[in-house]
Amino acid sequence: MALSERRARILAFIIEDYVESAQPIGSAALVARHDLDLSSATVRSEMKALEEDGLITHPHTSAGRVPSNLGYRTYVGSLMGERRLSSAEELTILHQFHQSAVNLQRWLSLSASVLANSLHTAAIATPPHMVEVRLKQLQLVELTEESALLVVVMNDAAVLQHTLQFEEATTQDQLTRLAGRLNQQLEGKTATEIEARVPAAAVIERQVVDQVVALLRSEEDAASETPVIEGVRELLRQPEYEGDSDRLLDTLEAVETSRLQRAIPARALGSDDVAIVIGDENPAERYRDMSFVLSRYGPTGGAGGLIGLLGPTRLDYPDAVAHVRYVSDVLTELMRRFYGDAEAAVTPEEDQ
Amino acid sequence: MALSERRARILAFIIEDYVESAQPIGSAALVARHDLDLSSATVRSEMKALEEDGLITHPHTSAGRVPSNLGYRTYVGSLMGERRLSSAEELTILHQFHQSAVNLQRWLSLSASVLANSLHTAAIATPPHMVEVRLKQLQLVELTEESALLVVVMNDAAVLQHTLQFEEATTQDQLTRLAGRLNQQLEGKTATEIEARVPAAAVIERQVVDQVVALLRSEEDAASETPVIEGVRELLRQPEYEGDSDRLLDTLEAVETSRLQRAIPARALGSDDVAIVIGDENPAERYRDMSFVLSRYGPTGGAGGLIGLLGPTRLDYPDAVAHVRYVSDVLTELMRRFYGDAEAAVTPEEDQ
DNA sequence: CATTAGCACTCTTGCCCCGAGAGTGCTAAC
DNA sequence: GTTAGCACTCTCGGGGCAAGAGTGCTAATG
Repeated sequence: MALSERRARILAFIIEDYVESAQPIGSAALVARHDLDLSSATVRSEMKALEEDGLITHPHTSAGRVPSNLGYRTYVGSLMGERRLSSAEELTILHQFHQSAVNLQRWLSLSASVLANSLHTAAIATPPHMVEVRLKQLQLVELTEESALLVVVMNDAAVLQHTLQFEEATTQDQLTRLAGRLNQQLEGKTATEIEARVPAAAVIERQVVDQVVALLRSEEDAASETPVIEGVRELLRQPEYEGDSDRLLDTLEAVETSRLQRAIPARALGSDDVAIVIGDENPAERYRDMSFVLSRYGPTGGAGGLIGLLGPTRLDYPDAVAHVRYVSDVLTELMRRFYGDAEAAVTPEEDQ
Repeated sequence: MALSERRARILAFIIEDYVESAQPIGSAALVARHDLDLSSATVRSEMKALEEDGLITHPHTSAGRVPSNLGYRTYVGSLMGERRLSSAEELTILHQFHQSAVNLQRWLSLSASVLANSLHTAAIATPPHMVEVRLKQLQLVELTEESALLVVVMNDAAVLQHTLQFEEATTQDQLTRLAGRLNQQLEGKTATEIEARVPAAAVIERQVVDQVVALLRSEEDAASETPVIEGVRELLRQPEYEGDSDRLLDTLEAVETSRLQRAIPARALGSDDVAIVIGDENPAERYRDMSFVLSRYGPTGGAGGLIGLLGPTRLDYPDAVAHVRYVSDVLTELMRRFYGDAEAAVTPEEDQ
């Protein structure tokens, strides 16, 4: 059931008008708005055909047409034009990054903010996550006589901390020496490699090592990472939520409290291009009436995360894709420049 | 205009019923609900007097009475009974803390969650903040040849990190030696004290020291600390926001995006007891229709922060105060136990 | 034979109106 | 001072109604 060229054009018009107005599109309005060389009656019969193909629907008999999920999918898959950001747009975005501090967390929220503001919907960025997380360095700082703060730096530049309670009293001096020794032994190792070692005799050392392993593991577990989310308010101000407080609050909850990563179908990110998940294509039910436009960022083979938009299905997909792609590229470039190629960082002898 | 005992009782009943039902309270309903030995007519005339005193109002002629801000203030100031948590309630709360990891951040969100769930409204906790922030230890980790991660641990157990770009190439070895030297020189010093030193000759050292100062400063600036907020959804499900999406979103914005600390009148926290800010007592206009119930936590003279509730003015104040007080005490005790007395931590020779 | 004008039909939306219900405020009696 | 009684006011929900928007069918047209 390949669409005739005319029918496809009409579908695209319906989608584009609907994205803009959030109102069902009638045949007469469509003809007027696009100066079509057709009468509204003709458009009506085309619409009817589109409806039979399941690409658009009717809220009720006397309303205009609204795209269905399948309609959006068709549009995204073959109908929509490739949009590129203008250099002015690109500069505006770049400018914001150049003004920001050199700090990964800052970049992530900035990326999400940029996307959220451009598309007037929510945006998400998950912290970079490596396939293999390795210890870079650890540090022990005395807090009280019998407790210390363990700070662990990993090869993806993440820093985790944990407070340790000891049975016996220690001094900062002892702790510093222990940290120095462990750094020599454990640097560059993964959680699994560390666990394979012969357990230490000293209680304190064992405590520290166990905790280091636990921290590496928690970093490995992507699900434990809390993503940055921006623009929730923009999303909730969209007309789809107007006057429907319940739906609004449900969406708020879905966006804020749940593990978004779970909701993102892994296959959608197979390619290194922008992935689009429309409505019920999402495996998680709670996102059935939302769309995601996502991209992986980060150097190939190195630490990377997810960045993208999270909006109503009525989304300006060409614009969304263009923005997500660009911001993702900027982020990748920044990471490459300031954190170096991840592979190189893990095994510096390889290519330096 | 001291209230007669009977009038005060009626005011308390109105407030308590209204807090529970969120509906204006009529004279007949009040009599029935509390088995008063009065007729509704008498109650009506008392209500009229209360209204003239500005303690209650009318949404419209034929509706029951609703407490005014002044009414709540009077109730909170002298009418409400002291509520204490039952031991069962206390145990339930304690239990949750005992199950949690030993981690300040975790405790803060747990505290906020406990409060939010108990009162069905939002709760906030700001990270502990010392009057004097001192450097405890710093660490430098090589990222690329010309960049490094600076990790700074402070005496309030906060850990901040920052990426540094160097002009010249360095090795991890050089960085470790530099860090060791700086630790000896700068440990226990405040930002101001560090700045008073003779500037270092080496460019890299100067860069590191400047950044350490900047990080200490940013930790000093309480306003820069992002509080933990929980239960926003509970708050927004309150009947005051039902069907009013605009107000709901405005509140969401107010709660999430603004610096709550600014909105908290400092004087309200003068005493070390629980402070209550009702409606327009709040200096910030955007919180005019909300109430705050706040307490300082943390050992006296040591690192401390703010914890409390953030709800509609129609709040169960006795319950709120009891919960905030208890959770604040628990938090203080935990900090004392696991992080030690702050003074002691800063100058260990004093009392150890 | 695709296209179009015309028209009946359907459904939503906003509006007005009305009656039920809730609660007050006053007055006169106790 | 308290209370019963009652008129009055205001909200709230539902029914009815007209306007408007849009469809879908049919018959005419190039």
